Amino acid sequence: MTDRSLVFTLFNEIGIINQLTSASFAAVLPKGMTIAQFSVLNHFVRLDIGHKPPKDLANAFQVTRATMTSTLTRMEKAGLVSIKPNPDDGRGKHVSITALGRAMRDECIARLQGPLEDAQSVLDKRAIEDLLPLLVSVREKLDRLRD
Amino acid sequence: MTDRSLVFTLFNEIGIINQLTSASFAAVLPKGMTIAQFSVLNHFVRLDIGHKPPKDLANAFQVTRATMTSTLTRMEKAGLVSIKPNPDDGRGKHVSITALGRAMRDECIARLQGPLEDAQSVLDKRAIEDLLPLLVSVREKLDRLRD
DNA sequence: TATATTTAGTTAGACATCAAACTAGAAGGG
DNA sequence: CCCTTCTAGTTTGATGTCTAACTAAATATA
Repeated sequence: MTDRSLVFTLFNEIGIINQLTSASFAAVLPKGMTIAQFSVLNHFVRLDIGHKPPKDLANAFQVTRATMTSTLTRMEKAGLVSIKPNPDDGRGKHVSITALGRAMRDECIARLQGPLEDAQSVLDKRAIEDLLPLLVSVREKLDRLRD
Repeated sequence: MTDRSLVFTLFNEIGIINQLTSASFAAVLPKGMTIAQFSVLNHFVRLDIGHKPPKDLANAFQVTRATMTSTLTRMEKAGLVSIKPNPDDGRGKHVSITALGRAMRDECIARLQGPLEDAQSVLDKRAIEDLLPLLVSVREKLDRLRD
């Protein structure tokens, strides 16, 4: 196998794994919830942030601002986040999580336990520990390549 | 880190890498072409198959039949594949690649060299060779879990 | 054989995603 | 101070993706 098709195969495998896992995670979320929306909620809780501009959220998840606008609009309509103007910058917004958003995040976490346990049961813990640092390194290198 | 958050982190990293690479690959493809469509074309050429039912293509790429219908419809409209009824089964179809589809596949391959070389230049070949078998094993286990 | 179940494919409606074009406000340079 | 450039966010139109409900054909079962 040539080096290039090796790289291609690598990304192909990653794509399929991503598809399999995203699908199985999405399937257990409450009606109307998605991985993208859960990720935003989880971000706010994990980092314990008061508020953040959409731009920073877009950067954090490596999506365009247009994508983040789309997701946040739906989340605001569902009452999961609050979006206010940034008083110090007429162009900017401040996004924050609501109490309903926190509750939804907890509910999602609970429901994700099942698929995570399933994955854990077939994957060897050692294999994961071997894999993770390699993947982190790949991701960091690709990230740097982007700049 | 708990076992479950280890698994979660693993899939998170995979998701981000997938997003970074898909975006950079998609960016160089000819106007109107996508990774999904290229994957179908490449599948036919690599495996040197005459024709295949949509169901098998859906299985090969781990997407639903509905998704494959959507992609194939667009590809047929663009003249990249041909879709005929299966003479032996009134429910089925036969999908095959056209000459235009082959030419498009070659063009895509050529254009993908750049991003692949970039990726290759930052990733160590050894690292990829370590990673690949682990990922293949993970994918196979997740696949079996699905059934 | 007649009915029930399974299978292949489609359609409809939803969400995430992108690129490109746009608006509006901020920052900088003359 | 004005004009240019940059930045934040939105809108539009496209694709890929899913689930759920549907049609039609094949298979299994009673």
